[in-house]
Amino acid sequence: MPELPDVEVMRRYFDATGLHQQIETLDVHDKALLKDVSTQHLEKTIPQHTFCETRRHGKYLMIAMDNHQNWLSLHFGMTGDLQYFKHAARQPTHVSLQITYENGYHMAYSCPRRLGRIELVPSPDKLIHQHELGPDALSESLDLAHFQKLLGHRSGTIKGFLMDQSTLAGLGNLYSDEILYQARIHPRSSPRSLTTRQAKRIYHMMHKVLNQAIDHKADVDNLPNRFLLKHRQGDRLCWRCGSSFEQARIGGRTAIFCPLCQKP
DNA sequence: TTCCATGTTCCGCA
DNA sequence: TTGCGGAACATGGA
Repeated sequence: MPELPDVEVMRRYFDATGLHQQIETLDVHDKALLKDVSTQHLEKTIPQHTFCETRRHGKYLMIAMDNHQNWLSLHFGMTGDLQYFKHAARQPTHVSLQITYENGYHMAYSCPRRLGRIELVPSPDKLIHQHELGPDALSESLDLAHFQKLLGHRSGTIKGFLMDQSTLAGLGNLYSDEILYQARIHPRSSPRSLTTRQAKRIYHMMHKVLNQAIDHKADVDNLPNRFLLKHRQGDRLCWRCGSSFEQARIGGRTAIFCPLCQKP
């Protein structure tokens, strides 16, 4: 489930496994995922170098080449994943891109539903600009005043606001529901009609939820029981009041919320 | 078998 | 003209 916390966990995984080693080969297994870059160009540009740094903006993971001239950008769609392994038995299925290091290990990017994207960009700023991404949901530049200003300019629903990557980057269907559940705000609420108190609660819960999810490796099974994510499947009961969650189509996605705890 | 799904992008409408 | 909502996209799993 690659939203901000999942991608941040993958970024740290890449930092711990894939940096500072000579790259021997790069193989593109599914060129349909390449955006504005050819297989030949990737195969020419990346081998015989090392990766030296990673960065994340929203749901994008960017990996710098040692010369800092090129950044490999990975987007994980709905089902993308990374796996660092040595023996073929541990190779995932549906590998779209595989890097082989001189130490005999491989880094596989897999994407079963093929909605991910692979790009090569000159800088993170260029990628952010190309995709018209707003500030990362956890960036320090997005302070409360800035967040409130964004809310004030927006009609539609608060859930749609949170999921719009050009407004702020990183939240998708699951974590927008989670933040609104923790902040006790109805997903259909109008962003510009929120009280200052409500806006502060959403801003605060956005940080708390995302940071806690990252601390728990974005693994649903390990999250605290008060998370909506733990009850989305299964009992579908509100951890606070015990009532059944409601389901509605909001912003083109399935929203889950507590009709009693979450007020417009 | 049919429907639904965490992603983005594109199109139509107000 | 702009912003918002819904459909389309590809594929696997319930």
